[in-house]
Amino acid sequence: MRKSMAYTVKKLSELSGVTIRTLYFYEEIGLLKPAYYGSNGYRYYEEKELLQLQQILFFKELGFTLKQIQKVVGKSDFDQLAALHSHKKALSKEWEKIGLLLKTIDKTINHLKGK
Amino acid sequence: MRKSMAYTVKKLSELSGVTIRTLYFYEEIGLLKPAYYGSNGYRYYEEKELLQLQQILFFKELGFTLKQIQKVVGKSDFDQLAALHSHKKALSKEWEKIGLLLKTIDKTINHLKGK
DNA sequence: GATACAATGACGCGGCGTTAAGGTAG
DNA sequence: CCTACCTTAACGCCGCGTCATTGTAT
Repeated sequence: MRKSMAYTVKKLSELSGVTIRTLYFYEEIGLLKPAYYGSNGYRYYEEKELLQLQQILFFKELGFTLKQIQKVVGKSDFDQLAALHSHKKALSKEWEKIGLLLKTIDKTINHLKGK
Repeated sequence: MRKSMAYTVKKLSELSGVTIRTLYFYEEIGLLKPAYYGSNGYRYYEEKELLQLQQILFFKELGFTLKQIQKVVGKSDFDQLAALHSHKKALSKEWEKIGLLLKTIDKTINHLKGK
């Protein structure tokens, strides 16, 4: 028994908005582990884990991969800033690429129309 | 034996720029089949297949998935135009999404810097 | 005894890359 | 005999969704 409130997988999934399967998966890849396991094998999470999960989800919204997230969660502001800058660079490239694709598609459309 | 020049997997991969594995894979999903098989089981492709492969690669450069490509290769200009329009729409959304992400990242960067 | 929750296991998707183990051509 | 080529088979990546089966009740 612990002193503070502990969350089961279902509880944590509801609080965070992710599915239970996602929690299992994050644990599998070592991204988010339960605070402890019950004697029956049940997983229990506490506030700390909830906060960490929210951090994870924030980076995910920014387009980070889980592997990249592994490297930044819980790190210093300095490290996170560096990661943000490099991620921004990659996203910018992707953004420009798609812009070019859109142009090419327009050309193709006009070409086909002209036939 | 056929009368016209036939290409082996290696030849076709060199002419098209894709790997042999890709040719196998495209065949597996029914996207590009050899013109015929030799008695030894070897695959042979002809001009027709080369042209079709080039069509496939063109749509791929535009960001189409292989499943989408299946539905448009060899189809009428009308059908291809429709596909291009819908694909353009999807790409535009993605483009805008990334634009938003970039803005959010900038905000986050400034937030972290201000600490 | 029923209900709602918990666990593990494994296949599936997309588009191939990458060994591996073995036939065939010349 | 050597070498370059051909074949099929199957696992790996990413981020889980989706069963299926079985155990537990903080």
